[in-house]
Amino acid sequence: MRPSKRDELVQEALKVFYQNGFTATGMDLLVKKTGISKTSMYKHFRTKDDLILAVLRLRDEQLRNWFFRRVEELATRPIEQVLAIFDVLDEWFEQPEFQGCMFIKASSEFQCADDPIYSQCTEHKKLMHSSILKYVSALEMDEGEIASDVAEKLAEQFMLLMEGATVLKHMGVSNSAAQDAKLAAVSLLQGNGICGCDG
Amino acid sequence: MRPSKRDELVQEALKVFYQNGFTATGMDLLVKKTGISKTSMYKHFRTKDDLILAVLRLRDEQLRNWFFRRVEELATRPIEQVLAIFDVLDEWFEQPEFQGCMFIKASSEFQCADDPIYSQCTEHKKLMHSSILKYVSALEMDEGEIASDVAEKLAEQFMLLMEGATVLKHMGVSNSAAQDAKLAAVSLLQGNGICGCDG
DNA sequence: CAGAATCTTTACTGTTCTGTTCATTTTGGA
DNA sequence: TCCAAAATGAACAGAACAGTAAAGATTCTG
Repeated sequence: MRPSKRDELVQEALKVFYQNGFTATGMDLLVKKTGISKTSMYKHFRTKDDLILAVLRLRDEQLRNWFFRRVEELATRPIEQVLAIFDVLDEWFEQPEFQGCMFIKASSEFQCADDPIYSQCTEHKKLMHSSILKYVSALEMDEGEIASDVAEKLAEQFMLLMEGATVLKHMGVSNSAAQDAKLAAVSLLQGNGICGCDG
Repeated sequence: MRPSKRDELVQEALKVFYQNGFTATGMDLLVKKTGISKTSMYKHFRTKDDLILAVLRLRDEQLRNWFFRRVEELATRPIEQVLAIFDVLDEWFEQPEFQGCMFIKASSEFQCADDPIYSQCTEHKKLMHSSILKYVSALEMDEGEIASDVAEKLAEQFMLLMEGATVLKHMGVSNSAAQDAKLAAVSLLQGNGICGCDG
């Protein structure tokens, strides 16, 4: 009954996997980094894949919690919250330990459709998508509430911008990816008759 | 002096790496798949990383050539060519062997900034970016040529949409990623005073 | 203090990894 | 036909890989 020990392992494994890659990181290195014995490690996690799944679960929780908490700290009005999404994205990019999206990377290494690791990555993106949709759906137009099909289209397009920004930032192609995405988002909002944004 | 032999090896290695991942694919498997002997393989490529670099060079050339040839086959007027970019993206996604962007995946596995593999991935994206910029710069506005800062902003935003679409398609999150990106592109063009698109 | 559960080290399985060595065979050109 | 270049198989390093077995040490509970 010591949940914190297992959590420590997952936390440390997350760091190593994030910086090193999943396949490229061996259990021996994780054992050395965590200080635990190999036997104990395998008592907590039956296989390496199980450990990876636990890492991804933690990451999903950490990232989504942090991300949308920051959005709500930065803004209260729906239109401002939608735009704050891209400011939080920028905050993420500027963290010194930023190394791209762990789920994009995991799904690059485990791309078989029936691999539970791949499924978990898909699931994370769908959860992000549905949170984005929630914020977009709260937007108001001149004639009242936003239509649900417009909201869905906008949420999808915002996801495209966010994923693209994450990739281009991680690959060192663009330094201003998040702010470029924000400008695009403002254009898309204006193009759909949503005003009140200072872009 | 048989350049085709080496090219055959790179071609076959490309397939295997693309479907299997780089770290996860061993030289033994490549030797088996190509039918060549291990000794000859290491005579053509000093290390595995050298082989990966050759694969990425081929992929860069193949993909960019095919992509922009298709764009010019589909459209001749600048505005139509810019939009055709997203149709070609869709064609790519619908190819049965599509498995995401090889450069995103490679930079996920080799993320150290001074790794030549990482640099090669960055280079590919920059080349894509500059081609996109070329098409956008040819656009015409009501008052004449497009301003260069507007063109650069649009090209960057199109890159965001393209990379985002590639990721979301590969991760099984969206089935209509390329067409969603195209709709967003139309909005962005209209928002910047570029008309003539049928969106 | 007794006993149970957990954690520890250490050594080990068998496989796969990148890369090499070397003796042999195949091949192409003169 | 002869010779040199090239390709071959097969075994071999030496390390890293995932995962296990056994036995001793620590800690928690009663």
